[in-house]
Formats: sequence, C-alpha cells, structure tokens
Amino acid sequence: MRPTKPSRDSAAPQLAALAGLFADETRAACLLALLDGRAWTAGELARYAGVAASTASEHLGKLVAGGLLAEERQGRHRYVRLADDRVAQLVEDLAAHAAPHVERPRTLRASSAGSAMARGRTCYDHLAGRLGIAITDALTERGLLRQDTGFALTSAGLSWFDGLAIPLERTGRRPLARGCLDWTERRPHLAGVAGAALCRHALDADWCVRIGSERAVKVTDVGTRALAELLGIEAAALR
Amino acid sequence: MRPTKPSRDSAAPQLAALAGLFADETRAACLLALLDGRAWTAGELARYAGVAASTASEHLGKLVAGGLLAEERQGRHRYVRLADDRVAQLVEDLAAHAAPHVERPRTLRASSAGSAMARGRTCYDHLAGRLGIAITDALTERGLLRQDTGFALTSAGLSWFDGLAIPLERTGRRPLARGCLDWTERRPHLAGVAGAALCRHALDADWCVRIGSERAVKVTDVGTRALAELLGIEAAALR
DNA sequence: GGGAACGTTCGGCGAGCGCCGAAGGGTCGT
DNA sequence: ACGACCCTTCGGCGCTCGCCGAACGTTCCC
Repeated sequence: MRPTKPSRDSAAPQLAALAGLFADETRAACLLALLDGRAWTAGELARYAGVAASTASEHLGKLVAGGLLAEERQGRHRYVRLADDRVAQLVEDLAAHAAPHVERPRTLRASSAGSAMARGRTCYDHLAGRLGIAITDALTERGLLRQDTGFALTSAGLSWFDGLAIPLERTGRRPLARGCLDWTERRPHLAGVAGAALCRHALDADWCVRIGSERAVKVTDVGTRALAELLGIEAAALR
Repeated sequence: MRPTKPSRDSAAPQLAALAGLFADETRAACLLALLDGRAWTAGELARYAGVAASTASEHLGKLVAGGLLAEERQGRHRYVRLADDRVAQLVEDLAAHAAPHVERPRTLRASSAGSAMARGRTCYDHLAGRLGIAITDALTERGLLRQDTGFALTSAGLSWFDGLAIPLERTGRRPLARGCLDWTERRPHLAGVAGAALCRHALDADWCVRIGSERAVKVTDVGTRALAELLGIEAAALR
C-alpha cells in the first residue's frame, strides 16, 4: 500500500484493478483467444499461451474472480469463456486501440498465407473479416441498416430479419445493432443482438462452417448462393 | 522477458502494454481527472493524485509515450490532456465496467452532499449527470433522437440542431451520436459529435457554467428557461 | 483397482515497477 | 540579477507479481 492515503476519487482503484487484469501478456493472450466466443479448457489456454498449467490456473482464477470470465466445471475439465458480451466488447475496444498500425500485405503470398482469418471469422458471437464487412455493407446499401448516425436497423431491416425467421431477442440492455471495429478491415461491422442472431443463423443454416479449432470460418456453396440471393453479395467479395 | 518465447498472436503484448498504462492507481486517477476534457498541469495532477511531483512526472511521461495523453509546454508549465475522444471513450468504458455497484444513497444528507457532480458535469466534451440524462430523455421524447436500435439522430433532430445554428461537423470517423454510460445515473446519455456540439453551445450561451476547478457544472437561470422552451425540460428534473 | 490425464496449491525465485528525496535545469516575476 | 516556481532526472528502496516445479486431489478410462 501507499504510505500516504489521500482521500481520492474512489473509482481510480477499481479502474486500475480492472485494467490490471488485462495488463499481463499471458492473460491478454487468453482473453483474445476467448474472443471466439467458445469455452476453452484451462489446459488448452495454457498450451496456447505457452505457460505451465499451474501458471494458467492462477491467471484464470484472477480473471474469474474479476468477473471477466465465467467458468463451468465438467468432470476433470474446467471450461472458461468470456463472462458476457460486455466483456467481449471491452476486449475488442482495447485490442482495437492497441493495434493502430495498418499492416499492408507485404506480398501476395504473405497476404494469402494465414488469411483464412481475414476472409471470415467469428468475433465473439458475430461475423467479422471480409465476410462480416461484406454483409454489413450489403445491409447498408439495401436500406436495412443505417450507419450515418450510428449503427441502427431500419424498419425495413427489422422486416428482413423477420422474413428470414431470425428472432431478435431484446434482452437486457444489449443494443440491437452496434458497430464493432474490424481488426483486419479497419472498418466497423455489424455486432449487437442483430449481429449475433445473424451469425447464429449463418452457422445453423450452414452458410458457413468453422475451420479447424480457431475462429476462422469458411463460406459454403450454400452460403454463397444465400448471400447472393438475399443480399446481392457477389462471391468475389468474399475471396 | 519470458524464458520460453512461443510464437503467439502478436496482439497480446500490445494489449497488455496498453492496459498496463491504466493499471496503476495513480495513473488511473489522472486519467479520470482528465475526463473533464481540460488540460491539467503536471503539478495539479500530482497534488490531485497525492504523489510527489517526480512520481507524477514519470507517470505522465508514460501516458504520453503510450499515446493516451497529448502534452503542450507553456513556459515552465506542462499541460496534458487526453489525446483524443477515442481515449476518452476508452477511459469511460473501463470506468463504467469497473464500477458495477449501484451505490444507493445512504441518507438524504449523504446523497445531497457532493451531489453537484451528480446534478450536472462534463464528461470529456459532453454533458453528463442528471442534466445530461434530462437532455437525452427530452430529445428522445420529442423524436429528435432514437435510442431503440442504438443512438441515432433523426432527421428532425438534425433540423433541430440546424435551427439553433449549432454546427455538427462530420469530422473523421467520430459518430454523430453515441451513448455514453453515465456513472451516477447508470443510463446512457448523448455523446459523440452532437453531444459535444450541444455541450459547447450550452457553455457558450451560458446555459450552464463550470463550478470551481472540477468538472461539475451548474445550470443558470438563462439555461433553465432555454431548456424549458426548447426541450420542455422542467426545472425539477435538474435538481 | 491401477494408471493416466486434468487441474490446483504451495514455496521460492527473480524481475519489474512505483515510490521518494535530492539535485539540477529552465522559466517567470521582481 | 536574484529568488521563486515548475518540472525532470537519477539513485535507491521495497513491494508486488509472474513464473516454475513438486506434490496432491479429482476424474476418467482400461
């Protein structure tokens, strides 16, 4: 503790404590990994972050105690995931601010290597990458989404979701639509309740499938046709 | 450094470094103080945070190097302020997430003591507190602002600003309207370009004036009349 | 029931960092 | 020109915290 303890705005210690949870490289790596919206076991995160299991266990304990992660014990496994979408947004905001450098693709080979993530991926519970941008742009062009004064679904947009039988559950305070800054595209894509619902529908209807164990997704032939018919998205925009 | 250096998502170190800037109690106190949107001298912040001048100097050096603060040297003074509105939003987001406890007023006396900030204050460059909430609610009730699908000005809202000769400069990527979570009210108030413009107009037109050296503001008689005429806000809502 | 796998707790080590006071440089007022 | 004021740099102190390996509890599989 500090020797002299001045009376001060009581928010500072709490803010510092919260930020401290993000301020470790290993914990940051875990939080970024968990941005895929799925639950990871403690061991998976330990291997991913490159630390001993005991170290990861301590880190996860702090993150859970701090309310950033939710845990679920199943047998000998400890599954953790981001506590809620507010935490996910916080991680995104910090990460977006921390990476202000737009790395231009060095060569065609380099840009295509490891670009499965750039083509399409999940971002917590919605779609990102060129896929997410293409959908966001198409929704906007067709008058279903407004971006000029902040992200907002139009009434036509609400009807569009309704026509596809995609339910938009207005639960709690989560906004129906919001912009989420895309790392690779440096532009906002659709997030919020509508973004999550659309992502879930896309996975349920096999418009896209997950690749490997990461959060990259691949658009299927079915998905290509559906996106073209419903939103006029050309296949070239997804490549 | 870590002995074993695994190849890892390169975003984690940057995220951890950024969060580390917030993860100190003294630096957090400085950032929160600077949320008033004004420039403070190094000495003022040192006294406010209760640390030696040399300590504060080192902290400010880190915050400036990290891009969170902008500095301006005038004679023997070093003025610092938040680098831009994106930083302000990051501080707000973290602070809002760090203070999830709704402190109920213990007694009437306790709730009125120190409630100048709760009545009205600036939040970086827009208005907050009951004043900010009252304005946000009034704009919404009159159909000038939509909150149902995210914060967005309506066309009537654009006309309203135009009628008052309040310019809304669409500079850069800053959204025209966005919600900013209010600490004391636990509800979002108007921020973004429109929030900043309205706050500036309110101060220019003497609708409200700053109290003391903090960021609290007081609504003047002129302001009370203006808010009643223009937005139908009753004086009782500001008390 | 025995062994393997997963996770946690504990002790201890080392590095990093926040803090201060002293010393010094630059700027302003008289 | 001199002192007062603001800020910065430096050395040093002490605490915190991330890391590991070893030992242990629990769960699952054969």
